[in-house]
Amino acid sequence: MFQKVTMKDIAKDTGLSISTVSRALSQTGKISKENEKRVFESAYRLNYPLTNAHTPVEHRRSINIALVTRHYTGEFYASLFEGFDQSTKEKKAVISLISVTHSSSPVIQVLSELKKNRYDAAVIFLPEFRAADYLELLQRVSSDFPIVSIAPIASPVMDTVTFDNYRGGYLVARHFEELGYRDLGIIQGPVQQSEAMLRKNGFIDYIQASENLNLTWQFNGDFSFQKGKEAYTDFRNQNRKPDAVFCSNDSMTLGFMHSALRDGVHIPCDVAVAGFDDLPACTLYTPTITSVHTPYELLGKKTLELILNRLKEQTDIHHTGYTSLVPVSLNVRESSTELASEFRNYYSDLTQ
Amino acid sequence: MFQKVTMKDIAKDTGLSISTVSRALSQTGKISKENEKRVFESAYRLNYPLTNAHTPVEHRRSINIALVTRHYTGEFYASLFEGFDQSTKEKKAVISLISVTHSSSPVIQVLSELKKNRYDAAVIFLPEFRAADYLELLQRVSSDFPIVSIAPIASPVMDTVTFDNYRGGYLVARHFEELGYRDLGIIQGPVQQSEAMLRKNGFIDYIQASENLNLTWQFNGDFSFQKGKEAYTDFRNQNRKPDAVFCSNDSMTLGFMHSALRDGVHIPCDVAVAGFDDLPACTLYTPTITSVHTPYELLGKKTLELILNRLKEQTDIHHTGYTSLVPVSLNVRESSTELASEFRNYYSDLTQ
DNA sequence: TGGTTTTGTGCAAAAATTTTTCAGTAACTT
DNA sequence: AAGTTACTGAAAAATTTTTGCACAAAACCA
Repeated sequence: MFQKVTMKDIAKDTGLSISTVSRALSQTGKISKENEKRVFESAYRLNYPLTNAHTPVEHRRSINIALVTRHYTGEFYASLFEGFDQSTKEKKAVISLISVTHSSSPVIQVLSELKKNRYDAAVIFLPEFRAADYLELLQRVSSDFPIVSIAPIASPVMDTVTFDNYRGGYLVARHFEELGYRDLGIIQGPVQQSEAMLRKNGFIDYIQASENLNLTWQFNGDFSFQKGKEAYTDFRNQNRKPDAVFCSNDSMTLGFMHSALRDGVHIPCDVAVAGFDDLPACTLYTPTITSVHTPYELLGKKTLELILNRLKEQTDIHHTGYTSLVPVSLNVRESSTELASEFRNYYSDLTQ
Repeated sequence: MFQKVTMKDIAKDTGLSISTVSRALSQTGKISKENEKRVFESAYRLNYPLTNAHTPVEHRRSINIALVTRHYTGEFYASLFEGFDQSTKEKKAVISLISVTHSSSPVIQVLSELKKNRYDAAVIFLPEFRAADYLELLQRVSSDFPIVSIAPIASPVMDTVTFDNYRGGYLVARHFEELGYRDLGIIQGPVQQSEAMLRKNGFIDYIQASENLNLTWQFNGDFSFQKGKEAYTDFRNQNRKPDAVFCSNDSMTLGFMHSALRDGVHIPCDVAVAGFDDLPACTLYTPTITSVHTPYELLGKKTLELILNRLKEQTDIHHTGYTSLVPVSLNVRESSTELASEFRNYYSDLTQ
C-alpha cells in the first residue's frame, strides 16, 4: 500500500512550513513567486494529488490538448497530427490524438468528458458537424474549457483556425490560366462542408472574373478516393473535355488519376490536374502532383497560441467565434507542367 | 471558486454514510460490491479527486493507454494508430498517440512520466532502441506500469507483440518462386533493426532452401523513400539484374518504383516488385503494389489483451519478455503479376 | 430449525490533514 | 525613524478521513 502524499511531505521536501505550502497550493496570493514555484514543482514530483483545475497554467508541467477527430486511415490525418506535433516544439503543450470513429459514446459525450481526463483544451476537426451540433456542444461543455475548431464553420459559434480554402481554389485557377489552359473542370467536395464550398468558390470566382477561362465541367464528389474514380468515368463521357481539372482534395485527385492512367490518359499531356492538401503522396506519385499546400505547422502554431492565451486569461467567453485564416500556397509539380525530359521515358512505348 | 468535493458529497449523493464511502475509496475490503460500484461511479461524476493508482481497474471509467512512437509523416503511422483505435472498439480502453519526435525531453523521461499523466499503460514502438535502452527504460519506470513493445527486440527484456516479420519475407520468396522467377534481389532495412533482419532472413532462408532460386542482388537500405531511389540506381548498374525484387518496407518500395518508372522500367514486366507493410498507397499507386499485409487490428487486439490482463492481475513482474507473433499474409497485386488488360493501356505509346 | 458466523452498515470518536489566525521579521517607503 | 507591505512559521481551528464498535441482515451449518 502506498503512503499517501500530503502537504506535510511537500513541506519537508521544500524546507517550507505546511502553512506556506497550503497557501501556495490554494492560490491565496500571500506567497512569493519563488516559493510558489518550488512548492508546485515538489508537488508534481512527489505526486501530490493536484487537480488540474486548481493548478495555475504557469506551474503546469504540461498543458494537455486533445486533438479530436474522426480518424480515417490515410496520410491526411498523419499530416495533420504531425503539424500539431511540430508546433508544440519547445512549448510545454502536449497533443494527444483522440479518435471518435470507433468509440462507443457519441462525440459530444467524449468531448464533455475530456476535462475529467486531465485535458486542458481541445482542438476539434469535425467537418461533418452542423450548426446545431456545434451549439449543442457548447452547451454541454464547461465554458472555461477552450475548444477551437480547425474545420471551417459556416456561421462560426466558436473560435476557428482554418486554412484559407477560398484562396486555395483561387490560386489553382490562376495557375491554370498562367499555363494557358482555357477550359477548366472541377471535382467538388460534399456540398454540406463549407470547406469544400470555399475551395469551389475561390476557383469559380477566379474563372468568372477572367476573360480567358471557362468552366466546362463540374462534378459533385465527396472527398473519397472512390468518388475520384467515378469522377473520371464521368469525365471521359464528356464531349467537351476540360484542359485542366481541379480536384478539391487529394484523395479524389489520386482516385481520378488512378482511373485516368489506367485508361491510357496521359497526365499532364492530355489533361492537367491539381489537387488540394499536398499529401506526401503528391511527391511520390508518378507523375508528381500539383497541389495546394496547407502548412499544418502554422495551423498548429496559431491554434496553440489561441488556446494558451485563453488559458492564461481565464476568459470565460470562448464563444467569440473569432476566425483566423492560415495562408496556403501552391506547389507546382509534374501533373500541371510541361513534361520534364526524364519524365518522358515514363511514357515510352512498352513494346519498343 | 469551486466548492471542494469531499466524501461528504459522495455520501449525500449515494445515500450512504461517510464511513462507507471512505471504506469504498480506500479499498479496505469491508464493503459490498454493489455499493462500492455506486461510490466510484458517484466519485467520478462529482469529480472527487481520485488518483488513478487508487482506483481499481474494474471501476475505471476508461483505461488510458499511450502509444509512444517517433512520429513521422506518412501512412505507416496512420495505419498503426488506426489499427489500435479499431481494436479498442467496445472496450473501455482509450488509446492516445504520444509522439516523442519533437518533444524536448528524452524518450525515457517521457515514458517515466506517463503514469503521472493518468496513463495506465504504454505501448512503445521504438525500433531504434537498443538492448541497453530497454534496460534503462525498465529501471526508470515503475514496475507496476505495464509496457509492451510492438517493435521486435533482439533479446526481449519486456513483453513484445509483433508481426511475424520472418514469415513475411518467407512468403514473398515463395510467391516469387510460384510465379516462376529465378533470380531474386532484396533491398534490406537497417542492420541495427531486428525487424529488418527478420524480414531479410525469412526471404533468404527460403531462397537457400529452394532449388529454383538464386539471390543475385542485395542492397543495404534504411527504410526511407530516398534510399529506395538510391537502390534503383544501384540496381540499374547491375549486370545480372534480378527478375524480382523484395523491398523490405513500402517506403523503399515507393522510392524504388518512383525512380524505376521514370527511367522507363516497366513493372512488373521488366522487374517484379513486392513490399512490406501494405500501406494504403499500395492500392492507389499505378501499378498497384504487392505487399506483405500486417493486420494492425489484430496487433492492437493482442496488445490490449496483454495489457488489460496485466492490469487486472496486478502482477508486478512485467519483465517476462514474453513474445507473441501476429501472423501476416501477402496481398498480391499488379506489381508482381501478369499485366491485366486494362492495365496495358497505361503503358501504351504516348505518341500514338 | 435455531444457533453461529460472516458481511456490511452507520454512528461517533479518533486521527490525520488542511486552512486560518496571529504574531514576528525583513524589506521597503516616506 | 516610524509606518507600511509582503512573507513566513507556529499554533489553533476547521475540515476531512479513518477506525472502533454496535448492530442488523444474510449466509452457513449441524
